[in-house]
Amino acid sequence: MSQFRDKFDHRVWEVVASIPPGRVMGYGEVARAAGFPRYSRMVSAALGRSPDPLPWHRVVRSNRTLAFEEGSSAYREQAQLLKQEGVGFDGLKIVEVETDDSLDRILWGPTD
DNA sequence: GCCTTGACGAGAA
DNA sequence: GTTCTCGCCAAGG
Repeated sequence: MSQFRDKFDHRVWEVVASIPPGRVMGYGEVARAAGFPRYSRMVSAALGRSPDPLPWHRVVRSNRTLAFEEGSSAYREQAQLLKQEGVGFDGLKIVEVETDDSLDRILWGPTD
């Protein structure tokens, strides 16, 4: 019986499930938030073991790129899900778009 | 037990 | 900014 794994998995699922739409977290961040620093590589395994659907697409690399190979079906799926939540992409890098009024100002100029 | 594998990360070159 | 290298640590062969 792997006590550590059960605990780890559960904490990770908990953290990932708490990531709000439109926001993302790195594997390392999730691991730390779960109380397991240095376990970034185990996060992916925990996600794969989840019996319930999780917003796994909100977990990305620390450099804000997707963890899958570019062009793979998994990559496209993750990108698709993120875009549905309003997350933008600058090439391969994620650009979390909260409220792009700043961009609006750049394009349309000050509203005043 | 030893060796390899990963949906990783950070620092160096 | 990009590419290399090394560190991490459980899992599976």
